[in-house]
Amino acid sequence: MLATETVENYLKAIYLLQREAAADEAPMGQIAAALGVTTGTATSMVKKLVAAKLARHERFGGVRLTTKGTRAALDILRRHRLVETFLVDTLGLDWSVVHDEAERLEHAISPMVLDALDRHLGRPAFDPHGDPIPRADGALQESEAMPMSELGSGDAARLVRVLDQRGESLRFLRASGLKVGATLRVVAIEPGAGVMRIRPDGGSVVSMSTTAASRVLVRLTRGRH
Amino acid sequence: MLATETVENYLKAIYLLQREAAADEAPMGQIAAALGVTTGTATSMVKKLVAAKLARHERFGGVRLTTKGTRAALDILRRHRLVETFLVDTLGLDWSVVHDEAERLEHAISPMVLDALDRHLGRPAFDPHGDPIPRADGALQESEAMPMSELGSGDAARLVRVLDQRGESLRFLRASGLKVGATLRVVAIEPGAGVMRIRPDGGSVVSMSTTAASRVLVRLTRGRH
DNA sequence: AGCATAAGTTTGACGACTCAAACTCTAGGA
DNA sequence: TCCTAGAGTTTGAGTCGTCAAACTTATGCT
Ligand SMILES: [Mn+2]
Ligand SMILES: [Mn+2]
Ligand SMILES: [Mn+2]
Ligand SMILES: [Mn+2]
Repeated sequence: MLATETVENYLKAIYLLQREAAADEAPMGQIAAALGVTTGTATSMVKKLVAAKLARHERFGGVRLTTKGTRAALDILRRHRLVETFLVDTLGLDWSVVHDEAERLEHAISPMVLDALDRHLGRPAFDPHGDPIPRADGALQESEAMPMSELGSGDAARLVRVLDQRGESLRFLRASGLKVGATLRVVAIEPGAGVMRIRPDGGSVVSMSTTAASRVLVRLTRGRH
Repeated sequence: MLATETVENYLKAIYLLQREAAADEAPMGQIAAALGVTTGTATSMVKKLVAAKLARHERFGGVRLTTKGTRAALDILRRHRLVETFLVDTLGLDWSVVHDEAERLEHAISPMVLDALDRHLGRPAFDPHGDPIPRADGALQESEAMPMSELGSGDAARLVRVLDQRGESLRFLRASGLKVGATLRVVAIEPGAGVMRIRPDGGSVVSMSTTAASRVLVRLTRGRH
C-alpha cells in the first residue's frame, strides 16, 4: 500500500526468515542474502523499517517484525501466492518458473485486481507448491503434514506441500509425477544409503535422498500407523 | 527489457503523442504533462533517451522516437493492451478502471507470461476500448472506422473504438449500452443544438454532443450513402 | 583469560529520478 | 522589425536504494 516495492520485499523476506529461524528473529546477513544486497544496505533499510514501526531491531541483534509489519508481510505473501496460483492454474505455466514471475507481479496488484483474481480462482487456500495463501484479513492456516522422510516402507500418502522451491528440485518432482495432491507409496527404504524409493500412483518408481524427502510434506493415507 | 519502468513510460507517452500530433513530433510540455512531471524533468529524461538512441531531439524542438524506440514503445503498448483485455475478459473488471491497473502491470510482465496471456485470451487483435494490440513482431493494424459524428439520420453502424478513455466517458457509454461491438442506429440529429440522438440495439435512446460522438468510432452497416 | 573470526555497522559516494527557480529561446502580433 | 508571452532548458538540491571499504562488536576456541 504505502510501502515501496523495496520495502515490500524486505518485509516478506524478514517474515519468512523469522518463521524458519529458531529464535524467531531474522539475522541481518540472511536478510541481505535473501534480497541480494550487501549487509550494509540491509542494515540501513532495516533502520527505515524501524522508523516506520514495521520492525524492531537492536544493534548487532536480529530483526523482528511488529504487528503492523507482519500484517503488511502477510498481505504481500497473499498477493505473491495468489499470483503464482493464477500463473499455474489459469495460464498453465510450470510451477518451477512462477516464483520469479510472481516476485515482480506481486507489487503491481491492486486490492481490486487481487480480489477479482481471488474470485476467478475460486478463493484457493493453497498455492501450487502447497504453501497456504493468507486470507484477506491476514489469517493463515498451515496444513497438517509430515516430512516424507518419516514414512515407513509400504506407507501410502498424499503429497501436500513442497518446501524446497529451487527450480531444479521442482522440475525433478514434476518429472517424477510428484505434484501437490498426488498420492504415492513408499516402495523401499535403504537407511544405509540414505535413500528411499517412492512410487507415485500411475507413475514409476523414483529414488530420493532422505534429505530431499524431508523437504516434501505429505499426509498419511494408509500406513503402519 | 533493458529499460527501466520510467523509461518505458516515457517511450509509450512519446509514441502516443507522436501519433496524434500533426508534425509527428511530441512536444516536451505534453510529454511532461502525460507523465505528471515538470518540463525540466522531461527535458533531462529525453536527453537520456537520446543518449540510449531511443529518441531524437534538438533543443527547443519536438521529440521523435527512433526505430529502436518505436519498437520498444510498441512492445510496451502490447503489454498494456493485453493486460487490459485480460482484466476485462478474464477477471470481469469494468473497462473504465483497467487503464490505471494496466499502467502498473505492464512493467511486470515477462515475455513468457505475455505469451501465455496472449494464448489464454485467444490472441486478440483489439483491446476492450477497440485499440489495436501490436503483435509480438511489432506489427500494428489500425481498424477502418469513421467518427460517429459523421453518421446521418437513420444510419445503422457498429461501434468499433472509443478514443476518449476518461473514466467518466467510459462509464456513460457503458451505461448507455454503447460498448465495442454494439450495433446502433442514429435516431435524429439536431445540428443547431450540436446534439445527436442514438439508439443502441436493445437499449433506449441517448443524446450525445457531436463533440463526444466524434471521439467514438464506428463502421457503417446500413446507411444512406 | 585472550584473541581470531564471523557478523554487523558506519561512512562516503554514486546513479536514477525528481522539483523549484532562474534562465533562454522562439514565434506571432503590433 | 521589435517585443513579449509561452515553451523549453539549466542548475542546484533532495530522496531512495545501493555499494565498497573501514570500522566495531560478539563469540567461541585454545
Ligand atoms: Mn517481490
Ligand atoms: Mn509458492
Ligand atoms: Mn506504466
Ligand atoms: Mn485500451
